[in-house]
Amino acid sequence: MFQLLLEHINKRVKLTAEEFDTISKFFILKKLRKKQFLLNEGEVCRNIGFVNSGCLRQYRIDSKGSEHIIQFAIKDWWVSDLHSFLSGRPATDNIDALKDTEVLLLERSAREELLNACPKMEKFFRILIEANHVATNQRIVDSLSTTAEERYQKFIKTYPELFEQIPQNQIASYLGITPQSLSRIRKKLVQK
Amino acid sequence: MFQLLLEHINKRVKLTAEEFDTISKFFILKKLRKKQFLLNEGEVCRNIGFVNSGCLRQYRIDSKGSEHIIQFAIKDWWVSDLHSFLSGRPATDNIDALKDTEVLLLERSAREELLNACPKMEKFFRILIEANHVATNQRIVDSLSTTAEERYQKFIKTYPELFEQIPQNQIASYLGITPQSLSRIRKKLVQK
DNA sequence: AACAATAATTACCATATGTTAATTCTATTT
DNA sequence: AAATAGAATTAACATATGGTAATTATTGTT
Repeated sequence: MFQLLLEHINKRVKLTAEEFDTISKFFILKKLRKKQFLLNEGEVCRNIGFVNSGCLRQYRIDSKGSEHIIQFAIKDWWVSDLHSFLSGRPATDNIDALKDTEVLLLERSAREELLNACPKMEKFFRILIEANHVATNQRIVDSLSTTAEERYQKFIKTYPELFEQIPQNQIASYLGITPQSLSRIRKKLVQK
Repeated sequence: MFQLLLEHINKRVKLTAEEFDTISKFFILKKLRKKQFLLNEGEVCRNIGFVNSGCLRQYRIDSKGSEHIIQFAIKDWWVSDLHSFLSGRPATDNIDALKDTEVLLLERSAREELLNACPKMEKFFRILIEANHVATNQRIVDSLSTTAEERYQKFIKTYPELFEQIPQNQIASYLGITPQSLSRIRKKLVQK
């Protein structure tokens, strides 16, 4: 149950046998059915989640009422409204399951304890936030500088596992275009 | 010379008189002429800078060779290729001055020392990175969900001081459109 | 003041994406 | 298996933005 998580961490910061034992104690398994919510906007986000299986999406409703997917999360990824989690302020994002999903949750207080019990994890979380920061900046540049077709192709290349698992209309939302536009783009790509 | 910086920090984490004295010791003043570079892509970014006066821009060259402005920085703002600074990897971004500018630089090692001398600054930097993270996420959603006209109006509203100081073609680059498109948008807005 | 460089504007046409609406395909529930 | 809901596709038209090129305005330099 904790194997994937422990390997995931161990890839980034080398763990001792002891630490392996310790870490898993702080996580709680949660099973979500398809369409079930892990977080609703307005609530405070009380945990960060490591995805064991299934798939989640994190999205935000804009002022015109349409959804925009900030991020997907499948096996071996983390998910959270980081801002809300760190600041304790109400979340701006929603998180729900695109299919039946298992997440390992780390609550705010558990995270504090974990950091005390295993200071190495400080480094791990820094790496995590850093990676997020880099990816986000790149995504801004992409969204400003490339066509939807290019973004789609890059998406497939960068996240082949997501492409396999996620409905096209959700991918369209992530890319910032309508499902119709994406369909048109797909058609064009097949013809090439 | 350090007044703006100290007030800036004090607004976020309350400082003692001692700390006021300590902090400024770790910063180095650098004056930049218009068009001078603070960072070139490929170099490692060795510092983060607090802008005392003037204006900088941080930008990246995409695969087609065109510039995209990631961020502006005027008085009371910070500037750095954070990823490069924290990881020690080569910078992807360039930073140069849009006008004569004064920055207070904090080097990697100086920052470590500062954090030892004044642990409160840990919190300050966390706040800084957090704010950056939130703004970046919002910018993604905006770039995916709004028209250039809306982004322009939001820009003016959110950053009136930037709008005053920065040439339209630079703002266009920040918004992800051509100067011609922005000009068209401006014309339309005047007519309304 | 004259000149050169840079920035802003305008116009024309091409293209990407949105909007609306209908149709087909696929998955889910009963 | 039938019924229903959800997803993907297609088409016709509207609109926003890009590309190219020329013109005017502004700023900086000698």
